[in-house]
Amino acid sequence: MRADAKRNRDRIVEVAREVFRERGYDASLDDIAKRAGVGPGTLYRHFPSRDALLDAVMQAWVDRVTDATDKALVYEGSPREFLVSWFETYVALISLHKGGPAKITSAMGVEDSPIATKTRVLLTQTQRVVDHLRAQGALRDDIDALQLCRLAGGVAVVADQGGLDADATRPLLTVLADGLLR
Amino acid sequence: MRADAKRNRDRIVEVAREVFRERGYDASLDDIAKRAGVGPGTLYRHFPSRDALLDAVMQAWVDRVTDATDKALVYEGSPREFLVSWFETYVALISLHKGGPAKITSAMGVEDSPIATKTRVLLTQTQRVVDHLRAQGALRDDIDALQLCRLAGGVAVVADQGGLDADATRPLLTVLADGLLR
DNA sequence: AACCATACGGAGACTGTCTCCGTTTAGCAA
DNA sequence: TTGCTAAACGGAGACAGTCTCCGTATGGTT
Repeated sequence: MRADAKRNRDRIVEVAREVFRERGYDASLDDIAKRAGVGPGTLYRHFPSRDALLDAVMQAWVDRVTDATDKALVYEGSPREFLVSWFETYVALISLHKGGPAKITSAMGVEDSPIATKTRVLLTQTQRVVDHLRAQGALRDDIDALQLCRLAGGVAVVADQGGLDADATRPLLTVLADGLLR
Repeated sequence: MRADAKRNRDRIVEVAREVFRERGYDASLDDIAKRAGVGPGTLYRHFPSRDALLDAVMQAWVDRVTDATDKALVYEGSPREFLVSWFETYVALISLHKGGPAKITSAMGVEDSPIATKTRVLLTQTQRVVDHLRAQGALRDDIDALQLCRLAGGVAVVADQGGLDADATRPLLTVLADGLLR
């Protein structure tokens, strides 16, 4: 890749991160291009779709997901507390920008999605949580990591779109936890 | 209201119902106007926003919700089976057109929403289900009808956006039911 | 220095939203 | 029936966002 191309690409991602956070996932792409000081053509060449851009923006986010799981797994406490706390982390992670929960959760398990690399990481980390719980025999066995993501994702979507805060979301997550454990 | 106005209004609602079902909630409103044989101005005068039109389209739907609850409440069986079956009904009802679950669930509990009349009916009927379960002492008591709608709505959104069929959705709903009952 | 593959960027086609306003008409009163 | 007017119509067009095409500019190489 030519030096000027890389410079522009990086700058677009940087600006897009800000704008997505400020204005949500619906922000105008031409506007992002303008703010980054490039033409729309340049943006669309680097990122053929909105999702492709989002995928790039989320690159750094992937590391946070893994870190968060590492931290969660050393937690000492009841499976219920562990699971609720991990759900809260999960919801927070996918709610970093408006529209995120819907975007991510509906792409979950869809291999040819433009953000498949990201959902795969999320799924892998959830699998670690599932394994951890199974090792204790605490998790019902008709549920896998994908379904767990969908359940938590569903709550996250509702919280995101309905403007629920953490206190309003927690009881919903405890219901999930209680339904999942045995 | 003048006779021609009523005629046009009815025709727009009728066409919108078809188009929303065919193409989802994002269908072009100008297109609906065209199919209904009226100008866009006429459509926008009758229905200032997409939501206002959706609200009108859903009018008939309200009766189905009440009917469905009536039927569900005479069900004889365990609370678990009852709740799962009612969840399935609930999800089906709000999934009648694409985007419906997200639209309805995020409006749930928001009094000044354009479709507030519809969510209120849904909430009232859910309350009947809650009362029914409470009478049997089967429902945990930190959860109300609104939260129940949000949980089921969350699953419905995921199912809608992720293209899950009834078989893939059922296990998610059983988790909810198990988490809600005691 | 010359070359050219690569990249740029902006004009503009296209689509959807929504408004304004000149035209038409339903319903009523004389 | 006729005439009047408020109500309703509808379409041109302003505006915004998406996305492409293509003439121009330039980084990297020989």
